[in-house]
Amino acid sequence: MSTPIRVSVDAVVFGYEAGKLSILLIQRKYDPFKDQWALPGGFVLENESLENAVSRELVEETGVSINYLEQLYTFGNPGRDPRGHVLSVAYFGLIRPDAFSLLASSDASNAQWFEMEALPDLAFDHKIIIEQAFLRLQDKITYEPLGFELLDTKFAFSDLEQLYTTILGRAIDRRNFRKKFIALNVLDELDEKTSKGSGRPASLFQFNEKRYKDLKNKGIVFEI
Amino acid sequence: MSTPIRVSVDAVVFGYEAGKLSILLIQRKYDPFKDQWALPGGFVLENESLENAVSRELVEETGVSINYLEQLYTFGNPGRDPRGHVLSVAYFGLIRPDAFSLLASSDASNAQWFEMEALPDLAFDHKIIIEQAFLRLQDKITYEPLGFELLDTKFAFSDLEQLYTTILGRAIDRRNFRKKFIALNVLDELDEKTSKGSGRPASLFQFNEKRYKDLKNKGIVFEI
DNA sequence: TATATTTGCGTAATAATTACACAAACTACT
DNA sequence: AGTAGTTTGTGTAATTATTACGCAAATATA
Repeated sequence: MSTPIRVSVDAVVFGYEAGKLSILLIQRKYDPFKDQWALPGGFVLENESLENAVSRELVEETGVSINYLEQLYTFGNPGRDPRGHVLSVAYFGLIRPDAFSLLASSDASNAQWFEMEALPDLAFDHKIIIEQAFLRLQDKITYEPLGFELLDTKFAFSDLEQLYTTILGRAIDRRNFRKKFIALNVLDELDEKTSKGSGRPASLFQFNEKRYKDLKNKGIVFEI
Repeated sequence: MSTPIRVSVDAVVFGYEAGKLSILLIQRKYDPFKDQWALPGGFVLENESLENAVSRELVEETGVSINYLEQLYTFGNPGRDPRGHVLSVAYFGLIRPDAFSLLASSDASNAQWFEMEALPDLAFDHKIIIEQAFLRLQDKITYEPLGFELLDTKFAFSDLEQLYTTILGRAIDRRNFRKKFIALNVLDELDEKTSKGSGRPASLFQFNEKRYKDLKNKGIVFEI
């Protein structure tokens, strides 16, 4: 009754900086797909939970440590890995790239951010996994006020707005967006202002995690 | 690099009849959890796809053959199976119980429908899997005109309405529900009428699969 | 000090959602 | 045959949510 199927995990980690959405990739050191870029991930250890495995692999391969990775989908097609039947449970997460420095390129590791519009060829079925993760991200962001993980703790409203337009790939109405977001009551306006170059200085906002959790428990009502 | 983790699949199959939502369970013939009720499922074979495995196990164990099972979640906690580290990819699907006769109770098999409100004790973490599947079903039905799999091909509007109230567990406005559903334009009204006992006879409707697919491709807009 | 740039804000028009009640068509009973 | 009981079928007004849209305030830079 036992199966010789091997179980791996892969992490699709989105980062956001300067209006660009990126994905964290590693360069494979060994066959198959030696030297090609791939999602961070690897085999699950005996008696290890999937969540532990994906976080561990991510740290080992990239140096990035992420608190919350959400399960995306399980890819189990025989033939997706030339080594045999390897199943992959894919996870996705969001971070600010500047919050971590990647492991230096070495014999053991080579991690790098790639902009979504300029992804390299990818090993295995990782391109499909990324596409699916991106769709999930786009979907999620329309009904959940996501994205605070992707911004500095203090941010101007225009940053949040630009994050949304970047992920959704379309313009949104600045006034309505602001109204809706403020109505959600998960942002705290600070007394600080920021000024980046010309233009009127912007108030800085902070994400209120407690009110966000309360909201989530009550059932979020949010539509971009 | 290999893992001794075994991979199984489990199917949460919902059925609907006479205003009651049920789940298809099998009684285990062997340890662990001998004689306890459990979700249909089993180990994935070498070079078998997950979808194939779950359909196959479902037929083998219950006699029910289902065309579309949707992947729900992958449960990978070590400790969820006393035999060792066994991962389960859970799927869920919907059928009309009267469309299939279950395999007769035998030495090899014992399959039975259980009403959602009267589930027996369950093996493994199958109770949690069912809860998660039910939440997904409730969620899905609010933004997708689901449930045609659960009804006869010809049905009265009141059947559809009752299905929705059963799954959602709350009353819905009959007039608004009908308006919204008809506006979706996925139902064809037939010239037939049905009369079950007393009351005005109801027009029968049929689900138009082609228009549903078109709608899905365009992106469904639907909110119960 | 004039110009360019970015922020901050309100209202009117439109669309979607909700709430709500009564007549029509039949069955069952007397 | 008539009456009571049951289920279906339907429209409109009130409320709420969404969208569209432009101008003044605050700063940097030339």
